[in-house]
Amino acid sequence: MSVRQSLLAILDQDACYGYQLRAEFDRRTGSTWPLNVGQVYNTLDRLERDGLVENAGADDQGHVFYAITESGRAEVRSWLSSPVERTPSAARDELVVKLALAATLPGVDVAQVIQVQRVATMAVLQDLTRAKRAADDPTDATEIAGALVLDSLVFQAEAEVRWLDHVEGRLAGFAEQARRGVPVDTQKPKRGRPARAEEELAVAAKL
Amino acid sequence: MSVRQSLLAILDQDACYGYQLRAEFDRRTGSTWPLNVGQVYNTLDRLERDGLVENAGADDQGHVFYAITESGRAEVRSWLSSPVERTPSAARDELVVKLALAATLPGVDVAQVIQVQRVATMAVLQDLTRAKRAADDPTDATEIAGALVLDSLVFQAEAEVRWLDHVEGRLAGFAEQARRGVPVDTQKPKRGRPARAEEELAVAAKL
DNA sequence: AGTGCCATGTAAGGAGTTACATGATTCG
DNA sequence: CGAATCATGTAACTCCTTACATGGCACT
Repeated sequence: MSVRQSLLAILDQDACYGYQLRAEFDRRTGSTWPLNVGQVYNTLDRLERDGLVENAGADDQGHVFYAITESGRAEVRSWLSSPVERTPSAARDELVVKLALAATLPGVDVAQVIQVQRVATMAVLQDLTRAKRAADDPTDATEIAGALVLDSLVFQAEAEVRWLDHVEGRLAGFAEQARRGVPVDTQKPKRGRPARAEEELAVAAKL
Repeated sequence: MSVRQSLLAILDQDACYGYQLRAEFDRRTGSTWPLNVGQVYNTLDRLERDGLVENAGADDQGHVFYAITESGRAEVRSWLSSPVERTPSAARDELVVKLALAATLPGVDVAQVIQVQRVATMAVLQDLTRAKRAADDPTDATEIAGALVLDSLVFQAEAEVRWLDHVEGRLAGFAEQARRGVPVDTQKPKRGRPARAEEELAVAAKL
């Protein structure tokens, strides 16, 4: 959902042709996410279909320009003045789903999953730090955008590592509780699957 | 990409029928992301097509069971033993894209965008804190999963707020630099769009 | 008899990704 | 001349989402 809005926001600035739009998007996002040109044309078609954009003809070099419409401008205003949805239901993060499953499925080594992820994320973090050192002291728009994006990735990666540590601790605490003999609630859903008594213990088993 | 893998991981535990699969997914992820049943059947079709799952016939009540295949098991093992891709190119976060664009497009009030998002995210954070208090002290699998997911959302939201603050500071610093008369590099891409000299200044303008 | 949940699907559509075809221009 | 880049598209595909159709069964 972000490509569509991004292209529209760029067009709000000035009419563009497809290839140019891709370049602008790249430039303004620090070339972090390579955007396939094909998708630009796809998206332009859909935007035109939805009346947010209109074909503004070609210039002398044959470039097919697209111009934003009034509806389009309204859409951009709306996008920029409303927050990005961060409700729980919105973003289904693969890692979170994965860890939730790993923690509740018997026979899965959660600690291992956490460890693998942490190593990977910390490696990413290192790369990011290196990249930041390289692209320091931004002076033009591209570099500013790139720096922002890099920072965001760093913040996200750090939060991820913190979360992984946190989860590890929580699961360890739960395991400890189970070991001490605190009765584990093995309640199953009423009409759920059969034999599941051992499953809840699985959470504690591998830590 | 996570529904597919999740269902497969659940099937790795035991053969299931569609409706049951949805229930298991819900339960094991703390009912955070309501999964439409239709998608389960869709996904099962694709999994079967890809040979990761096979139709295991129906039981006496007419429930159509699906069982994982050897390929399927391998897939699950591979999924669980490899980290979730967190390379820059992978996740294109809408907020990050949006802010990068807002910062580089002239005429956009970046401070406003940041402020709106921060308010929204902090509201989410409050809701999450409340939800965490309510669902405290997890004892069974569902509650553990729910707690993990909630924690993750909290960590992410916190990181987001921190990042927003950070960006605000960075942009303010850049604006200050510009105000002091440090020449701003207005270099444009070679074959880019026309008149853009004012654009780089736009970054500094509204802060 | 009606409401609501269980259960299995189908159909249509949105957004995004990749690969490919096709020319024009530019540069060594 | 040949290779790279510019530029416009098309087609096929994946994953996801939503809405709908259908039928059984249970409970009031």
